[in-house]
Parts: sequence; C-alpha cells; structure tokens
Amino acid sequence: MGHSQTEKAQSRERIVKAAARQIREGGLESVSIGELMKEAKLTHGGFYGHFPSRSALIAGALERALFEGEAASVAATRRKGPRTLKSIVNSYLSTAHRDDAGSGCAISALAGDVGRSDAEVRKIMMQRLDLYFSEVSELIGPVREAKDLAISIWCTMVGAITLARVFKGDERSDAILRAARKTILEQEKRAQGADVCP
Amino acid sequence: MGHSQTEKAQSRERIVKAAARQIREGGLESVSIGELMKEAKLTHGGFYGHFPSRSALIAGALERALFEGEAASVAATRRKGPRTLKSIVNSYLSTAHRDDAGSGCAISALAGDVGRSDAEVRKIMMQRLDLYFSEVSELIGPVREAKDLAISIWCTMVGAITLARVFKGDERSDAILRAARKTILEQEKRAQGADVCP
DNA sequence: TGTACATCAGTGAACGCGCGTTCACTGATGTAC
DNA sequence: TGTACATCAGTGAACGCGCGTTCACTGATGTAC
Repeated sequence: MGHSQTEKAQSRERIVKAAARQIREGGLESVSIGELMKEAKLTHGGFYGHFPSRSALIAGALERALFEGEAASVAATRRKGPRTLKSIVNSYLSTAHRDDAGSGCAISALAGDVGRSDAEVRKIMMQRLDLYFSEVSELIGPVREAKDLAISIWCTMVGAITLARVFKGDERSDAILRAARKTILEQEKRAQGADVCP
Repeated sequence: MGHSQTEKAQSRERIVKAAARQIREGGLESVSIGELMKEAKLTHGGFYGHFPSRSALIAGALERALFEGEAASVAATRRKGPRTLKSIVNSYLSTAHRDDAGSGCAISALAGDVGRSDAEVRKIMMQRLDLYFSEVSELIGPVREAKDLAISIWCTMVGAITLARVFKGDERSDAILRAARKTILEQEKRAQGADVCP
C-alpha cells in the first residue's frame, strides 16, 4: 500500500461511517475499536493512524451521525415534494425511522447519552439542535412564539421516537407515534390560525 | 455478623438504592459492581449473595429508580396542594429536576438506554409508562382523545428534560423547559375548552 | 446458665476476558537520479 | 528505462487495566442440649 491521500481518506471514511451507525444503534459507549476496525476491513492497530483516541473518534462519529441523520430526513421528505413541517413530522415519526435507529436521527438516538457526556460532545449536539429549532420555526412561519413552538415540537418528536423504541414490537409503539403526529400537526394549524379563531 | 433477615435486607436495600441512583446519573451501563459495593459499605464478593448477576441487578435497579422517581414527583407536587396536571408538569419540567437526574424520573434519564435493551428490561419501563399515560389522561378529564393528548404530553416532557440536559449550563436549557411547559399547559386548556370555541 | 455446634452474610484472593493503547515492523507505492 | 531509497498506511504482538464472576474461608450470631 502506498501513500495516496485518497486511500487513507477512504479508510477513515469507512471507520467513521461504521462508528456513526454503531453509536446510533448501541449508544456512544457501544463502540469497540476492535469490532469497528473489522467492519472497516482493517486491523485494530491501524486505528491510531486516523484518530488520537477513542473519545476523539466518538466526537467525530457523533458529528457524522447528526449529518447523516439529517440527510436521510431530507431525502425522505424531498421525495414527496417540498419540505414542509408536515412532511418532516410524518417522516420523523414514522415506523421506518423508529425501526432503523442506525441510519436515523442522532438526536433521538443519542440525546440521553450526550446529556451525560462532557461539554465538548454536548456542544456538537447543541449546535445541531439550534439549527433544527430554527428550521422548524421558519416553517411555522411569521407567527408569535414560533420559536417556542418549534422547540416544543422537537421535544415531542425526540420523546416520541425514544418512547416508541421502548415499546418496540408492541402495538402501543405505533400509537405513540400516531398521538405525537396528531398533536404536533394540530398545534401547527392552531398556531397559523391563531389570529382567526378567538 | 449473624443471620437476621433484617440485616441482609438492609444491605440489599443499600445496594439497590445506590444502583438506582447510579443508573439515572450515568446510564444503565455505568454500574460497576466494585464501585457499587463500596458505596453500600461492602466488598465486591458479597454482591452475589444478593443478585445472581449484574444484569439482574440492573433490572431491579430500574424498577427501583422508576418507583423513586415517581415518589419524588408526588412529594414535590403534594407540597403545593392537590396533584393537578399543571403541578405535575411544572415540577417535572423544573430546573431542579433537570439538574438532579440521580433522584429524578427514570423515564427521561433512561428511556434511550432502555430502548436498546432486551425485552425484559423494556417491559419494566413499558408498564410504568402505561400507568403514567393513564394518570395524565385522567387528569385531563373526560375529553375526546384525552389518552392521545396524555401520550403526547409525556413525549414532550421526556424530550424536554432530555434536551435540556444536553444544553445544561446554557441559558437555552431553561428556554427549552419554558417552551415545553407553555405548550403543554396551552394544550390542556384547549382540550378542556374544545367544546366551546369553534 | 454454659458449652458445642450450625448457619450464613460478608470477605478477599484469584480467574479469565476484552478493552484501549503502544510500537517495532512490513511491504507497496512514489520519487530521485 | 532501471535501480536505490524514502515514505507511510496498515499489521499484529504485547502491555496494563478494570471488569464480572467464583469460591474457600471467616467470624458473629442463633440454636440445641
């Protein structure tokens, strides 16, 4: 093996990709360097040519997982026309998303773990969440308190996926997703018609 | 040391109590038998006189954590008069609860971990969640879709505490709790006045 | 009441295991001449 | 074009460490007579 930048970069890519999936499936602490390097078709010793330590990898994997999770959501919604709050909520609170944590949103998969992690790791997720809050807020439109509603909607979505996964394999799991979808979409309607009704 | 049932039971109590706190602070996997037994003023070998394995302890600790978390909520609300949805939501989504995961609700602390655990562990949390959904549903009152709203409110509460912990130490953390409280209490009002307005 | 024995919660040394990390080495490729 | 050397991504043995678990033992208490 020579030293083309491309080949090393491809190896690193395989490592990070495998780690980004692993942490979403099994949690931040579920990554074993031996297992990870096998998945990347390398041996364990080579790991330290790419990352200074396991914890540096985890930070990188979290960033990647957040990015991939968002990309998956965009792909799922764009397929069905413009990206609206309704299309985001419906794809986020889908059984497909619940059942495939490994390629889904890293917030619902890892917010609990990240809340117990150090400031560096929490900052990575905080920055993403800020983006997401703003995105939803703008989709709600120029309404009083759109930002608060956007934050609350994100809380509901994250809580719903998390609880639906606790109930996985049970009919109550689907009921949780349905209840959350319904409530969120009603809130959006009321917020946008708020100047009309009372 | 003799063999009074009381003394052994007290030891077990110290072990479970320490574990119930530990899992809420550090996650289900954060329990080390050595550390745990030190906290319980015992040596590590004695552990297996109380539990057949580490995973049996974790199931027991989760049950205990759920029970303690609910007791803490009841204590916090009862202090201020009757237990209403408003008092529950305000104590649940308080900075005190966010900042003291170790004695708080085990759902927000551990739902993410439990979602990745085996069926036995998930069942323990599922049963508790069913109770909580019903309790909130009854507090909302005899309204159409009270159960769905109760479920959705629980999703919002769990998501809000989880995300507020990601932002801990930052002003945005308080903003998340505030936004969720506001939205939930508005939803309750609308649900109960739903036959009036439109 | 006093002695001998049974019980059993807890002790602590020892075990095998998997882990993160280090490091001397390999061998394929790129470069210099 | 061909040869000698430099580079460096990846290899795999070895390390120390903490972990869950086992087990022979201790010693305080309860019980039998």
